[in-house]
Amino acid sequence: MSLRERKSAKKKEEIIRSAVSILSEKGYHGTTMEEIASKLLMTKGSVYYYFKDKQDLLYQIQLMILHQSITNMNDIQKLDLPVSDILRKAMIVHIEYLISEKSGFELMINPEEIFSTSQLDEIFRLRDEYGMCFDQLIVQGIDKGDFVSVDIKIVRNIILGAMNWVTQWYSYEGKMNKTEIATMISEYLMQILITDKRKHTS
Amino acid sequence: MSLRERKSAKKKEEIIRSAVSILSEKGYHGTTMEEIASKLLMTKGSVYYYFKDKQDLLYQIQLMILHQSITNMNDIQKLDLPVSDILRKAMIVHIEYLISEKSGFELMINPEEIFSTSQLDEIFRLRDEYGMCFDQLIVQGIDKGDFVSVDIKIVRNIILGAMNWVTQWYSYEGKMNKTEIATMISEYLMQILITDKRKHTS
Amino acid sequence: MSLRERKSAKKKEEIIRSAVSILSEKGYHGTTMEEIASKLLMTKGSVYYYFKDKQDLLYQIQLMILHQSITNMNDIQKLDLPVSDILRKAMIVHIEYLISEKSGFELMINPEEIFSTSQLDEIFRLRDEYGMCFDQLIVQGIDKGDFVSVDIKIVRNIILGAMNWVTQWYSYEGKMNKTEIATMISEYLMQILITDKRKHTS
Amino acid sequence: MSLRERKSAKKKEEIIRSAVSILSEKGYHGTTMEEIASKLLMTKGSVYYYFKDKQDLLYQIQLMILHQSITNMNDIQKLDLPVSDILRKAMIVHIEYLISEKSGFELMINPEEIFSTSQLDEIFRLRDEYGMCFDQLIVQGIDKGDFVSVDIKIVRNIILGAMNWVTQWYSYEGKMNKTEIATMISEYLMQILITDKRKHTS
DNA sequence: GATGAATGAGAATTCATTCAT
DNA sequence: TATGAATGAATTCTCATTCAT
Repeated sequence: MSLRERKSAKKKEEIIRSAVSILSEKGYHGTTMEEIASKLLMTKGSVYYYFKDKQDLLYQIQLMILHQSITNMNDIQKLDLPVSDILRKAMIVHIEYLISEKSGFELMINPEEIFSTSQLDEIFRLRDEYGMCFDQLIVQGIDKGDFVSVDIKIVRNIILGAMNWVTQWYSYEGKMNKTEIATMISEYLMQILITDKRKHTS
Repeated sequence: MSLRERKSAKKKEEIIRSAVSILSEKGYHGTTMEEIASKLLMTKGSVYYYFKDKQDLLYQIQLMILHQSITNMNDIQKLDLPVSDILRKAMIVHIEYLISEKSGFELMINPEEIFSTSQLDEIFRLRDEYGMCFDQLIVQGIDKGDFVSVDIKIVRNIILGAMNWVTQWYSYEGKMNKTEIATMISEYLMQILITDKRKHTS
Repeated sequence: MSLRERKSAKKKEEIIRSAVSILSEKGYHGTTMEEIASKLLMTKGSVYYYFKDKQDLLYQIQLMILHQSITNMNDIQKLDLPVSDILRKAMIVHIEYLISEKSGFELMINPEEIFSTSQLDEIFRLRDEYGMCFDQLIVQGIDKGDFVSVDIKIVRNIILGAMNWVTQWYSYEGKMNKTEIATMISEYLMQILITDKRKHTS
Repeated sequence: MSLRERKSAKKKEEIIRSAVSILSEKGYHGTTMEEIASKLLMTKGSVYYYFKDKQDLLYQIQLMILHQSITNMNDIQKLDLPVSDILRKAMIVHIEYLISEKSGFELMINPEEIFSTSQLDEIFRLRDEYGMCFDQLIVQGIDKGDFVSVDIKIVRNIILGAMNWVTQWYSYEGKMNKTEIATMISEYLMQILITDKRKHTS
């Protein structure tokens, strides 16, 4: 990759990063290209130089978030830890990522309304890939006897829902920082799965 | 309330009910008054006879959903059951309501962008009222020793997030009906709170 | 058709008639919806109420012109006249129509760039239908011995080209009115086809 | 002219030649500088090095086409042939030029919208100069008794219209090549003018 | 009450053009 | 000379809202 190309890629990422938070706050239709551009002190035209259209921008954002999430997950899975700790770590990283990127739901919701079929295919493939990482961890835990037997699909979605909701109520002014919040959420969610309940003593 | 008023109120509710599912699917900005009207075989003009503007329609929807949720909750709390069963029931009703009204939580997100201050006050008041019902149940359970001691705010939000996420993955074609799904979700979420773990035997 | 519908159809035709002349003068891309609307003392929004988009407006125009041309042609063909007079009449009506509607070429040119496949199919079908009326007249004339034997396709296109070019040079300030011009053009073009040359005596 | 200037002139001509066919196909407003540049594997910026702006490019194109046409015409007029053959030749060359340069007459239409007054003056002067070559030939033919007496302006325009229309229907896949087509068209058009009708014997 | 028609304030998008390198 | 980047004005199109009937 040449210098020029790297510079261009960097700019694209800069735009994406900035756009994520606005889009996430106001939703796709509620955000104007004008807003996205002016937050970066650019003009609309410049944004269009890097992204074909608004939809393309959203698509690139989705890809970036999903790729990042999957990368995070893969890194964690390589760690030499018990399944339960892997899962805990995965949840914590997921939550911290959501909070730090200020990316909430709107970005994940109802892509059917917005994307083309081929874009949807890719997004769903990546979502599945990511979701299946959680499934695998749950299955492994169950197989090893670390986790109780559960309906994989339902529990996975309970976990995802509980984690993703965090952007709705987390406040930077609260007394806990994001890592503390993330740790607590993950710990509570683990209660659904683990068999030995330390809390009996509390 | 005169006959005329009652008729008007009925029509209003009819519009609201129909609008919920579209708005929930496409979001506030993504849904046009045209779509809302034509789904009801009405014209835009007629909808404007019943609602001052689009924002008013959304506001009424929010009120209706929240009032209904609170009413549901109150009915459940009157039942003569152990706290844990009250909470289970509350979750199940919440989930079933989401699924049957096809109302995603999208409708509840970021109202700051849309409503006036006084409307926001009312909405937040009702949201709080509803959320605090869950808080109370959790506190009661802990006090009675039925539930383990937890951070109320976090657990409440885990529960809400997990429940609200259901609209993202529940499919009418799945092998489980909404009551079965709701029951399973509530049961898994109870694991975060309850002390006696029946599952040890499973 | 109800009163309302008839009114709407009338408005549509009014818009079309006005749009033809601007589009014809400035071309499709060179004309703005603003111009079209303001010439009619309407707002852009109103034009969009009657036509889905700019392309749709152009499509309706094409259909109207082609249908009118075909209708004109059919009316003429019903007349009880020698083939050569039918053809003369057809040319005259064609030219007069072009001049009075101020519709020039741009409207006929390169529709491939603008229309969808299904629209193109219909347009080409109608063009063919119209063109074939001329072909038939030529063939009939040849069969009857009134016309010399010629390459149908080429002569048809010479006739069409010569006629359509008229909008490029006809001026309302000229000494001849449109009927005189049309008559002369048709007479000269007939020279390509007819066998007895009256002009030998001139 | 220095080497550098000659190189620049060559590049200019290259750009013009390439631009003609796109502009002719899609029209002035329908063609973007981007398209023109990328067809030449250049960037927009480079095109702007050679041409002040888009309008200037079109102007240069017009000049080139008109100069070429006039040059062609002058060359033909120098030939020692009967007027009728000169005219035939002129038509054939005109048609062949249109087909081989893929330049439709779209390029010639309504320049009023685009050019400045002084540019228009020059273009109209050249158009007139070219058109008058045809007029002269017709007049000469009439004076010599080779042609019948006709309205010069009308017949000239019939000829121009019939010739220019060729780009609308000529297809490279047809069974006739451009010279054959051009010859036939010119022959048919000559029927409008010539007195001795060879075809009587055919 | 209901509706067809009209409107105007944006929003997305395009594109000729400029400019620093 | 050449080009990637940036710009802003113009343009298409959308849609909440209004209103006469």
